[in-house]
Amino acid sequence: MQVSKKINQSRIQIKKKALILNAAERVFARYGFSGSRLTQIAQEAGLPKSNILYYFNSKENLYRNLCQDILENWLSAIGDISESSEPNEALRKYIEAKMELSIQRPDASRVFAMEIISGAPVIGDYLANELKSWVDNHALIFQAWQKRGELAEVSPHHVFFAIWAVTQTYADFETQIKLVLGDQHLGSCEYSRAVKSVTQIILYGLSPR
Amino acid sequence: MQVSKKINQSRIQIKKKALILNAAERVFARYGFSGSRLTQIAQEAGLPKSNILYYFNSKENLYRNLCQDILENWLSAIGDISESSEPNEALRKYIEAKMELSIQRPDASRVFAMEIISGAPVIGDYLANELKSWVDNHALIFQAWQKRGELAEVSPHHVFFAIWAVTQTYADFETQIKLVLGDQHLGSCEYSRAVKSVTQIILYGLSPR
DNA sequence: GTCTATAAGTTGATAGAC
DNA sequence: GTCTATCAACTTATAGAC
Repeated sequence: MQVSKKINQSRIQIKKKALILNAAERVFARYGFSGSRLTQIAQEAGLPKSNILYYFNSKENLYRNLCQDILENWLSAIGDISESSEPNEALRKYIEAKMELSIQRPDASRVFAMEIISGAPVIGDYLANELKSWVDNHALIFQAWQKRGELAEVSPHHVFFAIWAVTQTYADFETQIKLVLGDQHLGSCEYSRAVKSVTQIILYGLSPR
Repeated sequence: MQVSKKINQSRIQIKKKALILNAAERVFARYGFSGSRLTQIAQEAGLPKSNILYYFNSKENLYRNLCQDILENWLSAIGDISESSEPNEALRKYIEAKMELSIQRPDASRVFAMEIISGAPVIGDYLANELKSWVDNHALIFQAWQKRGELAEVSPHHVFFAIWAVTQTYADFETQIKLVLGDQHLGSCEYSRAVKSVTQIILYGLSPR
């Protein structure tokens, strides 16, 4: 997926586009691409349906723009992991950043979850190229840590799958978590307990033995 | 959600229903309830569309039957966890059983993932009652283990959220995992590495310190 | 830029022949 | 029980008035 240059757009265009993208995120997050209806997105945005097609030409184009928007936000929010840093501190920061994203913008996580479950027709290229490279590179860092005895001997790629899973579950499966906990709304208290539990399990699970 | 009694059904009815449910599982797993089309399920089953409506009356009823079918299969496959058993062994068995389900019937896991992301309109009752009770009861077992110093001091409920997340990710996000690993099809070798990594991280993450 | 009207196609569901 | 034909409603998208 390419990063588009947003050229020649007036302030009002950008503002309306953002409004529509925001509504689209809520709807696509719940029903996926083919399950979502433009009518519903229009209602959510408080605009007539044709207005949405005026700004985004087609449902698919709106969806692609949303995926791009989410991706850019994620890439800017997630810091890197460097070999020179201490594994425990680097991983803690990475996990906390991922948890923050899940909690602050859960619908974005859900849009991606739906997209991947549907076979990643739009973000597949990004996963196979940029994300794969990122993980491959960080796997080398993990191996360096492991050689120095600073990290448990676990397959590095699967470490990332585990971290993504436990952090994103608080966004994607929020409904289930709320129902099982019996809470109507996960308060900040429960969220900090979640962050604590996740970092505790993963960091201790990865510490050398 | 109630468990239905399947009474008064001929062998051929049961067989055809199973055929349709099988096709429905593949389609609903990919597109969720509102994103799936009866036409596609019919094609997948190799039957005319009206045949599906003859056996299941409506799209929603077919979906509810599928959810029930999956739930019964899961409940029968997952063994219980007893306080008297050793935590490490009990958790290992539970994790391995969950991984086995993710690997053997990934579409079932995806149907549930989509359902929960969509706000669990059908299985919400089950989550709030049966599943909540199950987790609450097992949280007591965890607390007993923790008092005996056999388990790390982690919030029991969140332990289950973590285990569900890391095991189900191999079904729900299989597309992403394949693309990041660069494998077209996850061989049994990669799967055993996945099982090993998951049990290693979780079990060590939960061992007392 | 915005909105109404409507085209062109697809959807879930039903009626009725066999 | 099975299948074809078809309906009414709904879908995305466009045309054109303002």
